Amino acid sequence: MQTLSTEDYLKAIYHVSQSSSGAVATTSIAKQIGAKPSSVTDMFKKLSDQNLVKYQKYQGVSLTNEGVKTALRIVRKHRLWESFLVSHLNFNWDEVHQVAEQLEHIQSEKLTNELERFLDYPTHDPHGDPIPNRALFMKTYSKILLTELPVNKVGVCIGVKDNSSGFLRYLDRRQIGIGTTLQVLHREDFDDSLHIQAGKSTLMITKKTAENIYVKP
Amino acid sequence: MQTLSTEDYLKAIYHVSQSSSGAVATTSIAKQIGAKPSSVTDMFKKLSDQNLVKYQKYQGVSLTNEGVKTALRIVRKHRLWESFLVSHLNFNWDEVHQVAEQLEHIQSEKLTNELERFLDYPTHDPHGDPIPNRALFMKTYSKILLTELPVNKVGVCIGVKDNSSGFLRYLDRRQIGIGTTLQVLHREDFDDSLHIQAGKSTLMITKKTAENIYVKP
DNA sequence: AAAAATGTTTAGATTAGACTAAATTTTTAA
DNA sequence: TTAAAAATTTAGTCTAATCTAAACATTTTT
Repeated sequence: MQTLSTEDYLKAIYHVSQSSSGAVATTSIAKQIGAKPSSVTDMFKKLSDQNLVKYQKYQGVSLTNEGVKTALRIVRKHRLWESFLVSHLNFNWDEVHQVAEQLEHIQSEKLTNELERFLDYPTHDPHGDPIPNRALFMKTYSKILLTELPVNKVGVCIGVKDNSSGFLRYLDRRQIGIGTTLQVLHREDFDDSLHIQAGKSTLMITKKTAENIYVKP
Repeated sequence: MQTLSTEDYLKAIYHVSQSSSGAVATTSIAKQIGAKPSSVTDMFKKLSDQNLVKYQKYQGVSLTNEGVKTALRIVRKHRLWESFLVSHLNFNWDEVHQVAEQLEHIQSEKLTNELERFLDYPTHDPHGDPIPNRALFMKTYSKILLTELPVNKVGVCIGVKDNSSGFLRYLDRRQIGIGTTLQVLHREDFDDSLHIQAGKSTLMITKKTAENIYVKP
C-alpha cells in the first residue's frame, strides 16, 4: 500500500517515461512534482527499496512491472473521476484536473469498478486520453498532430497535448472539443498559421495551437 | 485550510460532543481516533492555536463556532458521499463508511455542491443521519429508541445508533432498514425481548437490538 | 481527608517527506 | 581532452504527526 506522495511520484514517472525514451531523470520529476531534485533522489531510493522502480545513481529511474501497474491503477482512477465530473457534475474539461488529483488517491477497488460501470465503461476521458480497464489495459489509437494533417483531409479532434486551463478554455471559446470535425483549408507559408474548418465555422489558428491538438484522420 | 489529521480530530470532537454534554475529554477522542492520549493533547494544542477549539489543560476541549463549521463541512461531505455510494454505486449501508472516510477530505466546494444537486438535495444519509445543507443547517427530527415505543404503536425506522458492519448486516438479514414500519407486539418481562412486526414479517429481537434502532412514532 | 486509581500532560524519540548547502558526477563546450 | 556548466547526490535540518515513559492533576474510594 502506497502513501499519497509515492503515488504522485509513480504517476509522474509514468507520464514522463511515456513522453520520452530511456530512463527518467531526477530533474524532470522535480519539475513535474514541484519539488527539489534532492527530495526526488530521496524518493527514488524509497521506491527502489519497494521494487517499484529500478534506480541507478546518476542514471535516473525506470518503472518495474509492479511500478507500472501501480501507476496505471492511479491513472485509471484519475481518468474515471474526470469523466464522472464532466458527465454528471457539470464540470468543464479545464476544471477537472485539480479535483481528480485528489480523487485518484481514494483506495477502494469496489468504488473504482462501480464507478466504471456507472459510467458505462468509458474508454477515454474528457481530454481524449485512454482509460485503463480493470485489467489495466487501454487502447491507444493512432493519432497525429493537427500540424501533420494533410491539407483538405478531414480529421476528428480526439485529444490535446497541452492540458492547461488556459489552452482548454481557448479551445472552448473557439468551439473546438473532443469529437469536433477538423479540416485544414490552407496552410500559410509565411508564419505556418492554419485556416481550418472546425465543425460549421471557419477560423484561423496559429502553429502553436495546431501542434497541441491531436486528430484521427 | 486543514490537514487530513486535523479534520479527523474536529469530526471526532464534533461527534463525541453530540452524544454527551460538557467538554470533550482527551481519552474519548483517543478512543475514537485510535491514537494515544498524549497525541491527542498535542493536537488539542494545535487546534486551539487555530481557534478551532477552546482548550483548558486537564479540562478537555469544546469546538468554537469556526470549529463547528469546519466539522459540519466534513460531516456534510461524508454523508453526501455515503448517499451516492448507496444510491448509484451499489454499495450496502454497511460498506460505505470506510470509503466515505476518505472521500470526506476531498477539497472542492463545487464538487460537494454539484454532488448534492446530482443526488437531488437529500436530507438524510443511508443510516438515517441528517445531511447538513450548503448553509450547514440540518433538520434533526425527533426520534426515539425502539425500546421506548409503546406496545402496539406503529413507528418507522429512521436510523440506527450502532453503525458497525455487524449490526447493519444483522438488520439486513432481518429485513429491517430505513423506512421499515415497526410495531411492538409484545414486550417479554422476563428478558426484555420484543416481539415485533417488521414490515410484513413478525420476529423476535433482543433488548440490545431494540436500543440501537431509532424510530419516528 | 488521605490513598489509590484514573486521566492528562510533558519530555524526548521516531518517521516520512521536504528543504538548503555543499560535494560529487556527468555532460557539454572550448 | 580539459575546463566549465549542468545535473545529481549527500549531509544535515525542519515540521507534522505519532509514540513511550515518566510526571503531574483530578477523581474516586476507603
